[in-house]
Amino acid sequence: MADPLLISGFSMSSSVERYNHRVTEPKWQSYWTDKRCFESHEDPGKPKYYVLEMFPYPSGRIHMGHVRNYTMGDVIARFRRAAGYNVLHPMGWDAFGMPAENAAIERGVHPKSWTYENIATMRKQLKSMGLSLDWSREFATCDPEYYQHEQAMFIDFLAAGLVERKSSKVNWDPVDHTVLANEQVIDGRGWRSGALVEQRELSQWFLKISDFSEELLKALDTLENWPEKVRLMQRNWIGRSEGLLLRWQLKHAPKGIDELEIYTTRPDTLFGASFMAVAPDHPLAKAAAEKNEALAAFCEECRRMGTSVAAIESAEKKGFDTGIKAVHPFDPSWEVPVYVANFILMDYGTGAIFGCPAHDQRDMDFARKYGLPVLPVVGPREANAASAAATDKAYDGDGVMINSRFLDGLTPEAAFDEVANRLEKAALNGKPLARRKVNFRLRDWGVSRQRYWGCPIPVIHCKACGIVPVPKQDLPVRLPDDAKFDKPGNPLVHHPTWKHVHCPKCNAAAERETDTFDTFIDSSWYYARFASPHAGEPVDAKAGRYWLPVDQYIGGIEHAILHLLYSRFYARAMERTGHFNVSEPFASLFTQGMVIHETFRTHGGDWVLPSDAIEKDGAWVHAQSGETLTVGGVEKMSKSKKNVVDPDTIIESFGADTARWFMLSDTPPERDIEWTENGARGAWRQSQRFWRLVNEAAGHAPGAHGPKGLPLRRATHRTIAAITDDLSSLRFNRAIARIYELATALEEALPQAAADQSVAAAVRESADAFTLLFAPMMPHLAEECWAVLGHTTPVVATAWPVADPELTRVDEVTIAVQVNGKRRDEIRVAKGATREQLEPIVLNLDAVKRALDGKPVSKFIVVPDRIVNLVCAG
RNA sequence: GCGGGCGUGGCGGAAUGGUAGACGCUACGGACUUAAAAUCCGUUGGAGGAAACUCCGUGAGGGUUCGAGUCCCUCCGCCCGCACCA
Repeated sequence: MADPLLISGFSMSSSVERYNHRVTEPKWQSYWTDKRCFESHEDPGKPKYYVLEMFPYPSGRIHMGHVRNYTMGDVIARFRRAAGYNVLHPMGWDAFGMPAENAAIERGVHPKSWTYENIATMRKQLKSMGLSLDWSREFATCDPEYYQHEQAMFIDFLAAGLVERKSSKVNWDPVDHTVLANEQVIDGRGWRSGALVEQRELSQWFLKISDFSEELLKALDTLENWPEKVRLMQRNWIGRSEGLLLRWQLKHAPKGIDELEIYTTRPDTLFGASFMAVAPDHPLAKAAAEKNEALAAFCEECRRMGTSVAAIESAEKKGFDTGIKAVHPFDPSWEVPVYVANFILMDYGTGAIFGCPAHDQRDMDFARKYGLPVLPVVGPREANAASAAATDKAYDGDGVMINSRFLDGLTPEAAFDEVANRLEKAALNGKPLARRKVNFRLRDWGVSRQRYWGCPIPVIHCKACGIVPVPKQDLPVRLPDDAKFDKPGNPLVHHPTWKHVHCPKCNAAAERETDTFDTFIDSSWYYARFASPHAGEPVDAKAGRYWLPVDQYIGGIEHAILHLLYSRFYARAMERTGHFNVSEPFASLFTQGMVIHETFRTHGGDWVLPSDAIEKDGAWVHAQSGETLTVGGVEKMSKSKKNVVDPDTIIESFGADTARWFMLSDTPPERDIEWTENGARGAWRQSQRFWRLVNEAAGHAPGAHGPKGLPLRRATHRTIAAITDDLSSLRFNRAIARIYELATALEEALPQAAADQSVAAAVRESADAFTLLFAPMMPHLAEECWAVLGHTTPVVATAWPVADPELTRVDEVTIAVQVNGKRRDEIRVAKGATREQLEPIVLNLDAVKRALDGKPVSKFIVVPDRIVNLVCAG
């Protein structure tokens, strides 16, 4: 990495000494810490502003993605603080999770010490960035002081009926004796052990997020300051559908089963039904399989296929005819065959469907494969009824009902209602044949993990009393420090004493729950804990009312669904159990782009670190070996491709301000930003330029304003207004472009300042404003500049500059003059010039005369203060 | 397959339906210097022209409009999300 301080030496053209970030940055960081500049306190007299960036997982060291994320948050925090808000800007650690446990297994380091050591390293790194964080509120989710509240709330949720224990299928690694997340199953094998993953039924804890499906969906409409993309993703994830539960009478079914309930969103297509299909785990399938070996084998095959990746590969629809028949609800003489099919999911709807091939592509594929009838029942409005039958393409558009007896001629929508109304009134086995049902794709949240490094689930299993919550006075249930990681499986299960306890109810010997919580629970309420991180309850009522919700939340798009949806649910669950008073935790959400970088490889295909790649005569070579390198694509920084740049190195050689400035310049914050060395050097040069500029301006005293200083004053105040606007809406790249414009204006005015007192006064005013305007982005440089300008209170205690409306007012405007929509000239006129005033000026312009070429003007369009367009024939 | 987004100079990107390319990076030329670095000045969408200036130009084609990067339709390309959800 280039070191600008070393390259540049020390002789400079101007008398100003070079700005040295290595001295200045630590100096101001200690100042801010010593004066406790960023510690927040509730102040009902001031408007509050809570800025939060998604807290980091303490993986070891910070990466450039953190630098970008935390810089954006810091700019907002500093800007809002200067603008008079009481700002809360905290930081903590999402500290539970698998990597810590993996480190324990692989290297024998205890997860606890691994985690806290990483936190210490990363805290130091974050501090070197000069972030305006309230470190007094810091916590890690693995602190018992934090997770005890999580446990207490779980007990409250249990009492409130928000928790359920049920059996669920999981990916089980038979070698590691552990449950795997879907993304840990690669080609049907455990990612670590390589063993074939089995599907196992385990009793697990679930949080009943599905109780809130409708509300979580509806409230998305109120989140106007969330990206539309995220709201849409959540909408799709929740997946609301309106349909009908419909029971069909069965013939030739196994004993004790005489009907099949299905779920459909298209009851209008009922007369197009040609088969029924049930999931391989459906009770009907299981019952039928008992007396049918071939069917049993088929179901078993489907079950094995169920394991993630393999299932997606074989998109082929397969079924097995059970021989059972279902009777059509509107025609006792009409029977359709019942299949077991591999594409039917047991946990959606009722795990059973009726197939209407003409209007559903999956059903069509299935019908063609097994030679089942295809009868179109919805026709495009004008087409004739029979035409659709011959194709293999299902029609799912709107149209008009055909081949459907009493529904013929209706729209599908009206037919839906007609079918629903009739079947709701009809009866089968003494109950209505059908009822309307709103269904959701969203399922309950399984929170049990068979792991050590997580928050223990505070319940006790007693043979006599069943499940007994740990009494609150016994919390926290602490993780034992002396766990061993030498055997596969959950160390909490193997621990000699930890799980053996007495039942709180009957005092008999009992066992602790050895599962721990999904770490998404930890991050589902940490934002609330920051309001009162030392309170005896999860959230202090007064502090919560004051600080919550988060005004601006910033993080990666990868959390668009799970983390953000769980947090929204958690807020509601906490609200219901009296811990909280807001249902939506994040008023505004911003999702920032990734940091990307060029990739380098040797001819052998090995990835090479950018710091080992040097440019030589237009080609890239390896710094040590001299081997020629190929330059690959620009991709997300990742350890595997080695295209990473270490924040420590950047901060050491260029300074935190330069790194921050780079992260905000040029690229809009929501897009991916490419880290380039040239860009970083450019940012560094600009910081030096600002330093020199302010130093030169500092030689001029403030004073009375006069006409000669007016242009610079106008530029200054217009910039204040524009940047205030840009920062309010997170358009950092535009704010920076405007700062450059002001720097240029200031630079141009400086030479005249010695000769004219009013220019000097304007320069001085401009330099002050300029410094305050870039301060949120480059806070250390700004403090140093501010001191040079003679101020005795620091920038962090100085109010944001306010634009004088007198000076932002525009008196004269440039109007473009077009002929037939083409720009021919431009004129400067007084603001608000009328058509009558403009017409003679415009018609007299040479360029206009040339363009008109003597032709008469047929239309004279005036857009006040913007444009004039002359329309002429020909 | 379904849903969403995006295509503007060598590059990152500006642009309430109203002067396309602000601002920055790169590159090139020049000044300063013994030299370099740093700094400063200039040029930098394409074509033509000595210049004034003219023509073309926002993925392609069409449309609406006095006027389209922006709105509408069709197509091409790239990116992202969901993926048997009945």
